Amino acid sequence: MIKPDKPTTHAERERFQKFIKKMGLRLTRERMDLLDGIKKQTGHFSVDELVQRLKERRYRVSRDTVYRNLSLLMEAGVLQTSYKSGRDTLYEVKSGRPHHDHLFCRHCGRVVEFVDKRIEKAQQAIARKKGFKIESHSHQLVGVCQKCQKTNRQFMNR
Amino acid sequence: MIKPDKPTTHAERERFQKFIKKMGLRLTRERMDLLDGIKKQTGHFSVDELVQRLKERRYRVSRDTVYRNLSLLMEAGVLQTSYKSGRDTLYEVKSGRPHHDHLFCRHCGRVVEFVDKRIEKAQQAIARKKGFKIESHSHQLVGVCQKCQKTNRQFMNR
DNA sequence: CTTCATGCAAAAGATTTGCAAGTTC
DNA sequence: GAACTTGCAAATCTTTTGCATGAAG
Repeated sequence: MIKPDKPTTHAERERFQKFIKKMGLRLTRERMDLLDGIKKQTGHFSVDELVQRLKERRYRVSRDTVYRNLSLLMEAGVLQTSYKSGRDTLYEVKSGRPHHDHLFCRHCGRVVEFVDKRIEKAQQAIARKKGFKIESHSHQLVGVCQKCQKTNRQFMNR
Repeated sequence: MIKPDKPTTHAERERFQKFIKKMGLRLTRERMDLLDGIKKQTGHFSVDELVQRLKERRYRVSRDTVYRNLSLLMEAGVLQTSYKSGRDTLYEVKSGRPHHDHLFCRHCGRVVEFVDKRIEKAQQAIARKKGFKIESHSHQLVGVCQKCQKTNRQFMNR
């Protein structure tokens, strides 16, 4: 289920560097490490998980630097918010693959991805009507999955 | 712009009490105060704001109790998550009024609500297909509003 | 050599938990 | 009376910030 490494291409690097320059920011080893390291990620991850994964792959970037560069990475189109899960926000690599939204089982925590053209289109229409320029979106349906519906459902107050 | 108080009806109280019983939980003054106090709220609010508002209206419920009863209130259909804003989660009274989703300007923080029948329908279809029983959803479009697009847009790293 | 970025440690802010005392059933 | 709730204070966990040092332009 793990996809092979998809290392940063030359073009991607260049685009990121140009973006940094355009923003009047500085080109640092850490920022390039972030780009390279993140590009190799798959699936959803929290900042903490990302730092762990980067550490395993010998990219040396502190958690603080990740936090401080989050919005840069998102503006540059490298990362995007996936969804918010309990305490922390999950991110994912922004790739060419179509947006996917999430069905979340609040019982077992299972996450199912979905894509729906009608929804994507409707979103565009709404943004246009309201004058917004959309940069990202998050769309989650929260409920109970089939398996958990069958299981005896018990309410937990704490 | 402030709507008149919409006090808890007898039927609502009874339904909530039955729900508590069904869950094998206890009927406490605090829980009833929460129901009554929350029913008078309008708009979006964080737990902190809710506690403030309850305090102003002389409902005596501690913040801890609000937190501990959040999921009860949501399962009982009294409250629902509105959207996550920066650090905290915003809630709103679950009423008969149609779901509304949000356009969020990441520049000025402005929130615009929208409702779209096509989206609502598509969601239902997806849930059905995946076997989920949907209890709530959150749908946010993040971008830049018209006003902020005109303003000189500056990227902030910190 | 000036300004920005990093890492560390400490702070901040939201939510959760341990515990003793008070309530509900 | 046993089990559940509450409020308080302390703990947790994520994210942010202050500061001194180091790197980029």
